Amino acid sequence: MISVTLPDGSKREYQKGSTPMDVALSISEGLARNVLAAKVDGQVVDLNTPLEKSVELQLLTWNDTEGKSTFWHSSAHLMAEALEVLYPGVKFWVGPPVENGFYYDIDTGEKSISSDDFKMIEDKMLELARQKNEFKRIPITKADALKYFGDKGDEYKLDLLSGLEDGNITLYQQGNFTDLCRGPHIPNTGFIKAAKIMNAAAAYFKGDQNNKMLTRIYGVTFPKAKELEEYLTLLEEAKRRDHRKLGAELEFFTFSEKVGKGLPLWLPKGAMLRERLENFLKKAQLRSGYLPVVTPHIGSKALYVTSGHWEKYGEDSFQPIKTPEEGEEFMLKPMNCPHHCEIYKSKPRSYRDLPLRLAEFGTVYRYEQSGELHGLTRVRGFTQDDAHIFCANDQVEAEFMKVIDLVLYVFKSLGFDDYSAQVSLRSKEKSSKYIGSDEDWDKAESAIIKAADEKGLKTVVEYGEAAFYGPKLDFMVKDALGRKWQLGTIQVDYQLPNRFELEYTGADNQKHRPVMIHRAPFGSMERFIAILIENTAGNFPFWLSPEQIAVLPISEKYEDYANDVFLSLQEHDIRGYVDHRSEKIGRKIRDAEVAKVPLMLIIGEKEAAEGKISLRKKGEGDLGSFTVDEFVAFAKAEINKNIPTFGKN
RNA sequence: GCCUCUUUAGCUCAGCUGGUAGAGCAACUGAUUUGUAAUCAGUAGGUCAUUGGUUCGAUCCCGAUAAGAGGCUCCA
Repeated sequence: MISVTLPDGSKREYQKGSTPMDVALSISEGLARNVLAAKVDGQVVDLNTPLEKSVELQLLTWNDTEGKSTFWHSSAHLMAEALEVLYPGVKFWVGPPVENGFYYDIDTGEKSISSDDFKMIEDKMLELARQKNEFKRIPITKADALKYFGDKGDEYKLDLLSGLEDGNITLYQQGNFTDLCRGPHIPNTGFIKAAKIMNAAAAYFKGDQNNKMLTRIYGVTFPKAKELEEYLTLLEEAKRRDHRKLGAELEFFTFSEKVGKGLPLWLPKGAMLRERLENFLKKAQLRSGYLPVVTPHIGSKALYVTSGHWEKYGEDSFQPIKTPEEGEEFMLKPMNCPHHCEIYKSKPRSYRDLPLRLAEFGTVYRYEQSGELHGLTRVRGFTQDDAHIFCANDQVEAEFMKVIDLVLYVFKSLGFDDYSAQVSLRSKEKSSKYIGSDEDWDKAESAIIKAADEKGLKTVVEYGEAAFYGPKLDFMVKDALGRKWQLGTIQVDYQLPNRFELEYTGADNQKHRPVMIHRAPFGSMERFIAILIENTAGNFPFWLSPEQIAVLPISEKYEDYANDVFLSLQEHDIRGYVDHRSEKIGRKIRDAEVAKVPLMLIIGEKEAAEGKISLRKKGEGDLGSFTVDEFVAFAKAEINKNIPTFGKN
């Protein structure tokens, strides 16, 4: 007998060689019907894996992340089976589960798969699913596996096999499809009740752009048809929040082919929102000892040769512009740091000046590959809420922690609670990507890890995500469609101070080299606002709304009073507009609601006579009548509701 | 940059195996003076993204270019 410990701590006894499915059956028939895979001592396995010793066991269902990914992994095999039937001769690379479904990379030869074919693939998948074919695990020797896929002509599988160790190789077979796979899988295809092919895109073989392109087919499946419906509805809703759509509807920004792709044009309402955000951060930065600076949009090429940016990105930048007479070369600035280094050098610095925190909303221009451009999240001209902190070695951690506080304050104030803090380090292999000594890198990396740790941040470590001059702490968020973007970033840099030969005189009267911390809590105004639009679906907090109020006179007779009210509100820095059109009040309200104006002030005969206004809140309706003073108090409370003051709890 | 796809009025979309285009909303004009999510009528607006080709004839078929979409690669 062996003992099986379940997640709730309870222990049960079973015959040696019993399987997780036996355990499920012994608990309840319902569980046995829904269980997809099992986690045995931390490892996910097939349900028919015999248990040879006492173990800790968790039965995985659709409600477990690992259950879901096993389900989707099996679904990838099912899709492959369908593809092999529909497109004889198709060759397979890999087909893993992903966050929202799965994909399979395939080579269809001359044929291409378009969205017209999706229905056919879905139908075939469901037809095969109904056969309830068992996923059979088949251990195989490397030689036999090589023969099998060699005979089949599946060159990609042979490539995959070449990296595998003999003795650990398994195939999985369901129906007429056999795949090289380590598993685990769900018991049979019958669990898959709904299937949707999401899109067919291209992907480089092994992710290397020098390689051939394969077709990547994304799909998603569910154990219930209803869940697919719900998922598709959710996706539709997400699309409606897309900042590219909402931003255009709300008249925040636009693009012009004539100005150039990736170069956003900010419209009045978008510019207003952006200005609010800038003022908000400037205020917090002032309290944190930052000093504003302003630098030009171009800099001499020599500046970037010194910084190392020329060597690293020169070819992938907008090319230098030349002066007509002398032929001097200037670059559009891709970063603000070199300029800030020169500000540091503008006079001799003492240890008493440190930390020196130079801040600038600096607009930078980067040549991004045309295929990378994406709404406001990836553009060729954008404004960083940049600052560089020049400090002594022993100040790095304290300064770094202060910046973490500032970033978290910004995120909290704007309701960004769904972010992940990512420690971006060097890749373990390709070291030629980076400049500087290992010693400096080690120092910088451990400073970041330590500071994040002391702040109690939950972090994920990503190798290969560092900047070329130093490691970063990046704050990542997802957009409406689940794509990950970097917003806030904090970086420790020992390299630029070296390259620019920055120094300060210490208390010991000796020259020392400062350390630089690069940081941007928003990251870029463009990307931050894009995510803010998607997070709020355009329903901004009162203090940020480009138009806070709409004054809506019921007829022209009350225009004068409406104008008076509006003027006195403007004196309290409340912004908005008076709707002068000769429309009915219902229409004016509707238009204000659609434009997502948070508060509407309705003014008619009664209000004009009493010296009051009728207040209506977007999405909620009538709030009753207020005097102008009462309303001002109400509005001020609304403004203060959402922003904590930096430095106070 | 690479692969696939898309592009008809300011916006959302119609347009039957090729015979030079329509609707709703928005805009403009007029009437209306309105009480909590769309007043009525009229007017104007398009070399069907651009550009080559096939054809008696192209919004429609083919090619190129541009912009956009979804991925991949890249992201100081």
